[in-house]
Amino acid sequence: MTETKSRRRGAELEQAILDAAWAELNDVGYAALTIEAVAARAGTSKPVIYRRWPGRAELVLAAWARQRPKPVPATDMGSLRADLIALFNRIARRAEGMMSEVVAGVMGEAFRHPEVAEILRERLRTAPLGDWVNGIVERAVERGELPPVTVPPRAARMPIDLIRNETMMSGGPITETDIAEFVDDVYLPLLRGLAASPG
Amino acid sequence: MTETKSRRRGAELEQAILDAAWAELNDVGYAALTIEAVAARAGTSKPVIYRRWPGRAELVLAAWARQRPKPVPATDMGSLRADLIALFNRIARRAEGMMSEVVAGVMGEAFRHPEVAEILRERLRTAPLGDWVNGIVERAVERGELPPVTVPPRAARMPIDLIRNETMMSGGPITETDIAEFVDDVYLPLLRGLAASPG
DNA sequence: CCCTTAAGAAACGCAACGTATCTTAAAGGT
DNA sequence: ACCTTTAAGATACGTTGCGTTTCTTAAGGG
Repeated sequence: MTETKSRRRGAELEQAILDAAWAELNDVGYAALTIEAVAARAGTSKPVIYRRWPGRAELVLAAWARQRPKPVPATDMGSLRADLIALFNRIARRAEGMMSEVVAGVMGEAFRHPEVAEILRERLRTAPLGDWVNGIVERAVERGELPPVTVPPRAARMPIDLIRNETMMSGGPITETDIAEFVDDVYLPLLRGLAASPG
Repeated sequence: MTETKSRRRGAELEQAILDAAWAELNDVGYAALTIEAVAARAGTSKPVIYRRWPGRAELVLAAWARQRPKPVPATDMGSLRADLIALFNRIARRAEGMMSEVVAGVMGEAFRHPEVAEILRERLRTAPLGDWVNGIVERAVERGELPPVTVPPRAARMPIDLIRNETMMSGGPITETDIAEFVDDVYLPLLRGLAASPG
């Protein structure tokens, strides 16, 4: 009971609401999340929330935005293949959990609310996957595993899109086997093909 | 007023309901589709629907399943690149429209109802993209555009997953430019890489 | 022709929506 | 220290759609 019984305002209150929304997301997920429950959890009332966000999607996206993405460290595993597997594994782990349900849920509403779609796209576009892939490829070139090669943005962005798709479609976690298969059957061949035909 | 005023039963009634659900999907989309509206449109009542399907997702999936997918004709455009662009374009056109909203909407519920997720996955897995890609690749090999190559299932499945992802994320239609970029920057390099490293 | 089955109509309680009203606490200026 | 503005919080509202229950009655098979 460290509660100040006093009445919160402005930023302080806003943080409390977003925290409550985040906690609620973790507890019941997006589909079952209600504004009333968030209000109750934050110790406030519905109108206070509706004064700030138009609806559930915007509230959730705001709560999500507050969670700072933990950086994906670029570990040198010694080989191109191992580096790729490690990177995609880290991306997959991050995509699992609640994220995919939130993304799927928000996407369902995004078709009716274009501005929500825009926020969601913005949020998902941030990941600098291109940089990570390029770093790994550069190391591979230095090692002599690969001829010099430039990876087009589309090719760099591809894995994260596929992993997100797979996570949402399968529901369950993506196994290391899946990722190894993807690396061996798709991404390594692609990199070799890019290296062969000069861009 | 061609209405038989009589009381429909069994299969006949079921078809009418599924037709109504499909029409409703086209009119208001998945998010706004209600069982009551479908019942009204079919000229029946809610319990009749609930006796057959547990909820909205199952009803919609059943209605969707009734729409037979028009076959994607394999047109020979004269070159590997043109064949791929044509194929991916046809897939993209098919994925647009209501489909992506339905997929997104159903996916949002799928996390709470694993059996729905399974039906959805089943539905999306049917497309024999692998065959089409292999057909195109074989023609390219015959033309001498490509060394003999076997395309792993994962590599064959990849475009349709990416196109679906892109359709849902962007909301709008996928342009021919997007597809050409994908073919030039990703898929052709991948095929060349697969051809280079024997599987 | 009867008897089983299921369609259809109506109403239910429930949950959450989004809004409106009103009181009262907080913040800030003078 | 007071007074004014702002907004928090409580409460209640009407609405919608849910999924279910009850009951009547039409259809179809034996």
